Amino acid sequence: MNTANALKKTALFSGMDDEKVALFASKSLVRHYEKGEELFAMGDQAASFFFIIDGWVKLYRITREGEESIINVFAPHETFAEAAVFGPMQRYPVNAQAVEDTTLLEIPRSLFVETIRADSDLAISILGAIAAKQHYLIQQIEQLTVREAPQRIGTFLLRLCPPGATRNIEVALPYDKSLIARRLNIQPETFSRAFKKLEPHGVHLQGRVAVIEEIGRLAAFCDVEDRDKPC
Amino acid sequence: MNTANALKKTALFSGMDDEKVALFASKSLVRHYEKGEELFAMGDQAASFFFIIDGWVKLYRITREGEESIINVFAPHETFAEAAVFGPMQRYPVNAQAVEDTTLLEIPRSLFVETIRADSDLAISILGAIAAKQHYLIQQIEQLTVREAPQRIGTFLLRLCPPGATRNIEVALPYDKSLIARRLNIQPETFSRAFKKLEPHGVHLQGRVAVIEEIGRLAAFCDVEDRDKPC
DNA sequence: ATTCCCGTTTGATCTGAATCAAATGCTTAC
DNA sequence: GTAAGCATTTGATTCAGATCAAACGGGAAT
Repeated sequence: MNTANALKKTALFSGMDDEKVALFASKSLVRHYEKGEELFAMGDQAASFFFIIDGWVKLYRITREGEESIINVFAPHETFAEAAVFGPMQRYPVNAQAVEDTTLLEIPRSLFVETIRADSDLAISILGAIAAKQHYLIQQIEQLTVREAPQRIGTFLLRLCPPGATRNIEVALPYDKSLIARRLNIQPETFSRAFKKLEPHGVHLQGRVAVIEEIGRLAAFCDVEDRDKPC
Repeated sequence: MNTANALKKTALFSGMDDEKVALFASKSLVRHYEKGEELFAMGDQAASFFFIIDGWVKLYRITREGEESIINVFAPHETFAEAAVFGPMQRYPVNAQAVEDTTLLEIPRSLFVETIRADSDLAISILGAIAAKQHYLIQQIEQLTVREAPQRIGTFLLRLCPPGATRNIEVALPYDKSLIARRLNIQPETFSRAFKKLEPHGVHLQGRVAVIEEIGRLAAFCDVEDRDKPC
């Protein structure tokens, strides 16, 4: 099955043999959510974690003033909420909502726990996978604190570029601009204006598609070290 | 041994029986660092993670402009760098420096990996411990993005209060104000001014000691939900 | 005790982004 | 096709925090 192949490419499953991955794929539940549907709420019992077959999912919290704080937005073929499932509370610490029509695999905790019990090497590789995610969170903190708006947007765009591409890249924005804005901790108005400040650096916006003339130029402006440095 | 008792209180070791903990304590290395000494640099091979017996350690990165971005500052009896040790790179993704005179336990990766191999239930509890840390990072993102300076400082102070205390609490600042400032992503000047904005809420600063008249009042201002909510 | 150094405070000014307000454009539903 | 309802853009104003500059203060070394 195709899903199994995709699964195997994630950090979480990469240490597993094909047979086991297939087992996971078959024992997990495929579910479809429409844009705007809630997957789970903060405080819910964390019985499963998720693999996105297709679509985009945001994790967010609601502040006391009723504003959304975006924690992360996950892309197709990413897993999320693993930490909640293994955490001491076994509750989701955030809310999750599909921001586009989304198909995902719901993987029950129990299945995973059993597999780990039987194979402790696997546990170490999972430990590694979760650790890697933590690394990403650290980057996000740096991103949010040090950079300013246009550079944050630039970095976001760079991440959307297919690897290897160098010039005249058309990047379709994966979800609403207003969501991208809040994900980057910017107001929609500021986002709109900040995007224009990227034009001198070879980035043009046509509706929902951004065209990047030259990736190196944008990267230089955004001050991104190598796009994914080993540390 | 005393260190073993302290160790057992950390999330990472809480799932281990006394005998094993004692083994860890004995096989690990106790090291002392003076204020300002570097523990490791970004990119170094991550052969060990750490438990702080006494002192304070900052994790930070250097931006291209040469500025420090503070990722976290760890307190006595906390562990850090577990994720790096189990991550796919096995390299530290940040720099670490003692910000006060510090004594710590250096726990080798190998020791841990072997123990997990032999006891996969332990693996699950470690998974949980790392997951909990991730949760903390998420809070930090929220903290840095949503709140403004005086509230960030207030939240920081609240964390330093001994549990159970309610009024007229004297809190000694654990390290330099300028470091606290950057840790909270505030300039030192702004920190100084923002601190004064807490006076109307019952917080007074006397040198390196803050006096909190009433914890509830400060908590209300900072908009902290219950100080450690289960989710 | 005096000096030096560095962390901290205070003051004045600047600026990026938020906010308030309104116009425009795109989708969706009828 | 048209109207309604959002999302996005544009404009004007405000504000929190950064930056620049200078004074202050306390600890360490002499």
